[in-house]
Amino acid sequence: MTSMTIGKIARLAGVGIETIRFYERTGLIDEPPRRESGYRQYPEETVARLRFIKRAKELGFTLREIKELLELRIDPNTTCEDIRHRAEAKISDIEEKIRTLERMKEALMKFTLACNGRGPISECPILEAMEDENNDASVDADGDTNT
Amino acid sequence: MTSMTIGKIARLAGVGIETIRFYERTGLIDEPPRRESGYRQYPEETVARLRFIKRAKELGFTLREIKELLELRIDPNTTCEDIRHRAEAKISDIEEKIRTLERMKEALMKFTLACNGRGPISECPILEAMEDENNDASVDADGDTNT
DNA sequence: CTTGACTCTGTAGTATGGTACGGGCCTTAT
DNA sequence: ATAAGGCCCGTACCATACTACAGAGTCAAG
Repeated sequence: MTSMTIGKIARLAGVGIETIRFYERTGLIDEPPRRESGYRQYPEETVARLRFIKRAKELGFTLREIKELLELRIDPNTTCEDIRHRAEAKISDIEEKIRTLERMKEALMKFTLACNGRGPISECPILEAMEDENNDASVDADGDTNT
Repeated sequence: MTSMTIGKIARLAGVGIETIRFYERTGLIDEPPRRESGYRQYPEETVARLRFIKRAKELGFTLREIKELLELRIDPNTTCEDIRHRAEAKISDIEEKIRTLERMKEALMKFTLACNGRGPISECPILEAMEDENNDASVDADGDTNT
C-alpha cells in the first residue's frame, strides 16, 4: 500500500499543508499514522477526502457542515434521504442569501438611478437615502447575509 | 446644544454601546469630547452618523467601505459621481456574489434531482458527485463568496 | 556526508464585526 | 445619603477558515 507525506497529498488534493494540519486539528480528517520520525503517513484515501471537502466547500457547505456530512457518511443508519435533506437545506440557505442580496441590489439601484452623477454631494440622492431615517433601505430580512 | 451619553445615542441609533466604542476605535466615528469624569458626550449628529453606518451596512457595504464613504462625504472635492461610482461598484460586487450563489444552487439542485431519496448512501448521487473528481462542481468563479 | 528540501510542534496572526467581562468610578433619583 | 444603574478602560473572546513563523529534527539526492 502506498502512503504519502503531507506535502504530497497536499499537492495531489490541491490544498495547503497547513490546511491539512488544520483539518486534522478540527477533526475533518483523521490523525494519520506516523513514521518513527513523527512524519505523517497518509493513505491514498485521504486525497479523496480532501477533495470531497474542497468540493463541498465550493458548494457552499461550511466546514462544520462538511464534518457532519462526513460523519453521516460513515454512519450505517444514514440513508440517501438524509443526505438529500442536507442538500435541500443548503439550497434553501443559498436561496435566502440570494434574496437578501437581491434586496440590497434593488435598493442600491433605486438610489443610483435617482442620481444623475452631477451636482455636489450635499444633494446626492444616494447619500441622502442613506442618511434619511425614513426610507426603506431596510434590507436585512433576518440579519444574516455575509457581513 | 444637546449632548448625550453613549447609552442614549446607542438607544436612539439602535446599536450597542460596545459597538459605538468599537466604531470609535476603528475610526468610523470621531472621538467625542468628554466630561470631567471621562464620560463621552455626543452631539446629536452622531446619531445620524450611526444610522448612516447601519443603513450602509444593510446595503452591503463593509465597515472599511463605509469609512471611505464617510471620508468622501467630508472631502469638498468629492462629487456626486464619486458616490455613484461606489454604489455601482457595490452593485457589481453583489451581482457577482449572486452569480456565485446561483452556480452553487444549480450544482446542488442537479445532484439533488439525481437522488430519489431511497437507497443506501453508498449509491447516493449527491455524495458521489462530491467524491468524484471529474464532475463540474467547480463553482467558485474567483474564490470569494461568503466563507 | 553534506546540503537543501521537507516536516515537526506550538503559538500567534489575518480579516470581519462585533460581544463580553471585571473592577472600579460616576450620576441620578429617591 | 445611598443604592441602582450607567459608564470607564483594557483585554479577551466569538465564529470562520485558514496562514505564518520560529526553531528543531529528518530525508533523500549527489
